[in-house]
Amino acid sequence: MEELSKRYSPTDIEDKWYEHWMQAGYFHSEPDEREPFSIVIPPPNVTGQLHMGHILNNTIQDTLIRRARQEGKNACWVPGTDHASIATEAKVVNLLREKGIKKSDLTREEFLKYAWEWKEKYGGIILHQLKKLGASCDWDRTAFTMDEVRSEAVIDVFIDLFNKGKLYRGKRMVNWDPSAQTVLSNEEVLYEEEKTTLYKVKYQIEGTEDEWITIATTRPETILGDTAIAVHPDDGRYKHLHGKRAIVPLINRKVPIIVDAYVDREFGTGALKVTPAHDVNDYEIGLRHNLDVIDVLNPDGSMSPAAILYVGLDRDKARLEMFKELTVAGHIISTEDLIHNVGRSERTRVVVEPRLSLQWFVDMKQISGPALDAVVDGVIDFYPEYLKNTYRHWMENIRDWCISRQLWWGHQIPAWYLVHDDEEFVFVAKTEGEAVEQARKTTGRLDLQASALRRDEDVLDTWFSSWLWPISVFDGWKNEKEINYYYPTSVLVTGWDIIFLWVARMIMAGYEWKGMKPFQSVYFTGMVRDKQRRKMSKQLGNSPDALELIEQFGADGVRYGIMASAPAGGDILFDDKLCELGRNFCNKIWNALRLVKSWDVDQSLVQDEGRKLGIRWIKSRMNVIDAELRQQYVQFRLSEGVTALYSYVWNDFCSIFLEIIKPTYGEASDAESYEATVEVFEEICKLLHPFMPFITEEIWHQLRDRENGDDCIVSRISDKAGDVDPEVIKTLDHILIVKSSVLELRNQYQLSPKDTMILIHPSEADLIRLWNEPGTKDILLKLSNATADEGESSGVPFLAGRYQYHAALHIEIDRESELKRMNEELVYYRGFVMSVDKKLSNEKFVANASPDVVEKERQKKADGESKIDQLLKSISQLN
RNA sequence: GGGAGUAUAGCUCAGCUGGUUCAGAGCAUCUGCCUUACAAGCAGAGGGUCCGCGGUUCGAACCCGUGUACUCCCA
Repeated sequence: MEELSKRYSPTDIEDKWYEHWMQAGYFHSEPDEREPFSIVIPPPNVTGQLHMGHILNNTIQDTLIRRARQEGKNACWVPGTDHASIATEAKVVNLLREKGIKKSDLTREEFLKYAWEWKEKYGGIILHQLKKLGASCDWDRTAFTMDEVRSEAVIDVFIDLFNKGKLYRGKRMVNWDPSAQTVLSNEEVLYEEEKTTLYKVKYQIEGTEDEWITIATTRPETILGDTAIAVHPDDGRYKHLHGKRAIVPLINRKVPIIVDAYVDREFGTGALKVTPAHDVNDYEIGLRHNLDVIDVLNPDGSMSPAAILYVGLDRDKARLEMFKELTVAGHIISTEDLIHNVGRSERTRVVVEPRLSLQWFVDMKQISGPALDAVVDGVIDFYPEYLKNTYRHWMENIRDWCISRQLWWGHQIPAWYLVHDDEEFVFVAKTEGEAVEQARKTTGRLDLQASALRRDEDVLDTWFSSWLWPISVFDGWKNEKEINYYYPTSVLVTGWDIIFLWVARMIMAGYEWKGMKPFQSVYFTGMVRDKQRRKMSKQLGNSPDALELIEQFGADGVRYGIMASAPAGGDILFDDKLCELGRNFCNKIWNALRLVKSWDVDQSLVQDEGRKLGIRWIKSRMNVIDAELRQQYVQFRLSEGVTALYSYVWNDFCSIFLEIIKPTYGEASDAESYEATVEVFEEICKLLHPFMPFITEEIWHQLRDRENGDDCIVSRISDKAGDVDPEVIKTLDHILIVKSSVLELRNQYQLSPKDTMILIHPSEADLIRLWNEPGTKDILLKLSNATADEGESSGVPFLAGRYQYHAALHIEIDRESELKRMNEELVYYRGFVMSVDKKLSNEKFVANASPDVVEKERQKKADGESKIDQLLKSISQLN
């Protein structure tokens, strides 16, 4: 037999088995007659690197997939990445800048060539990292939102929505990211309270010498785009100014003072400067009052020629300049600090600029209905359930989805424009040829050429590809066999932070194109945070390097660490310590293996009763855990599940069972006990495998010589948990209590565990019966390192459960402290019995409570009374 | 402004159907052990106003009301 090292070292083992699984093709799935169990990965960005969030989310998915595989289902976990328009384009632009190339110097085609090169080189990194974690994805199915199949789906879907009138092009206020120079959807804007300055600025009233109106603003630079001042109709302070005009400082533009109920009289001065081009609410006011729209900003956030002043200067600098000049001109009344919500781009973190522009929108109200019902009616299950409310609220107040992005990396919008007879026509088509056809038909100009058409420059929002993911990864518009088999998928595992960005939209897409939910359940994970509850982020540098962690603690250790502390929806306060637990657990299992493997087997030995009983017990306990675990999986309570296994392995199996079964030093094991031990160990491997795949596979093979294909990953879990013998469990429960009491006694008298103790044969009838049950005494004596002796009830009496035992010690006992302890116990149990008595003598309790509850109370009383008797006896013996 | 959630040991959290598997786990702390698989280990111990108040109930950590504190989402 080869020597096993004293410590479990994961590195070689992990690579070896991953390789083995891949070669055996265990991860690959094809439709067949088995029940499918499918998961689509929430596609990480091609720009991504494995972080703690991925580890959490993919460990959960892998656990579910591996479990399903062992249950005999056809498990299929589809991996892939998304193209992440904004993030990737930014990366490529930066890379080019380093090479001295400006994006603006390149054609679209040239730029895309660079982008694809970048994607080929770096885009797969995160998927390789997932392998280190043990992810059993069907890599043959790896998909990408911009590959051929997925791209075609995106374009088809756009055309379909357009033809159904569920998609439109319109001029709207959108969220503009001046850094990425693109539109963002509402969901890509993060609002946070920030400290800014509120400036109070006075505008002179037209035609007066010294009459002014003072407004409050946080953005003085937009004063240059003001086209009105608004006041509340009922605000007495300004009634005399209704209908007059104010003069915009520095540029002397005359703007009307208008009356609008939108104005908040409490905020600032109660007078609002109206800049329709740069604020959503101002824009609405502008529409109501027919105001001019003066856009004073360029797309990059610098001042535009329309601003007249500071043209070309960045908006932040312009603000300071504006303040300076206004001060000099005497227009500043005051400045004060203000905490208010500022929207920033999720990707670039710059302040988002509201901007009026022509964009493509999805008319969400037309497609949200079935998706809302599905979740509200429980057709799709959410874990945790309370997120249903969040979902419902968002869906009921849904707003149209702006899907144009002013970028090149992505799916170019399949729309062509033609100006004909001063009218703009829009043609949505799959190819330029088709667009030309449409144009010819519409205009009647049969000679019309493609060059007359202008294709929309923009690409589609990345989520416009992602929302199709559960359909598109199975080529769901073309490959009926695949989609019919795998769809709807079984479960989606993702963070609650993208419930709107992704989950809700996938559900909508599912109903829109497949008439069916995309998944049965959604398991929302929490966010991984650091010990101080801060979100993990690159900027803070508080995120550990995922690969280093795996290196340090082993993939199984990391998986255990993250899983053991990850209830659905709950945040995880990540700490290396968690992984250390996992690593230690691996080590524990490893050493259990070393112990078992160190035993010689002697066929001639007869199994003793203690071991027989121990085996019956550990198998019953196994079945208890097995049943529990099944329940946990159904409810996605994976952290409870893995914790239960941990406790079973560590306490029941290692601390108790192995101690029972272990041959006396220098002796061999009987064959039956050895076989049973291996069987239980195998069962542990099976149940633990989904959580900790590598070590379980290794042990699986260490336990026996296996035929080809007999691997833990494909071991079958029985359809239901085995039977439990409650009597055996009760017996061992008692033995363990006695054992604990003995050890406590040892501790109290500072006896070394090596010193053998003598337990006096009990004289009480119940106890004698228990002692005479086959095996009981063997186990008790072995676990307590004690021998038994006939004799009087002499020595130190101690209580174990409701029974009194005596131990003979070879040393003087401390009579005083024993008596004190016993008297304390006596007081406690008398109080206990009294309280139970009170309950039992309450007629209403006896009448209303269920019979078994009453019976339990009676039992409690009997136990208590018996303890009191025992204590009294012991006390008198000591006296 | 609208909505959701949380409050249990020093820390992180379980506690599912109201009742002895109800006050629990892990970590941390303290004590004693290099006991022959494991010091990444073993054996013990201490530690609680179950956020406050009120109610329902024979019975409340659990249900209801209310107050407080914190977190998050939406606008």
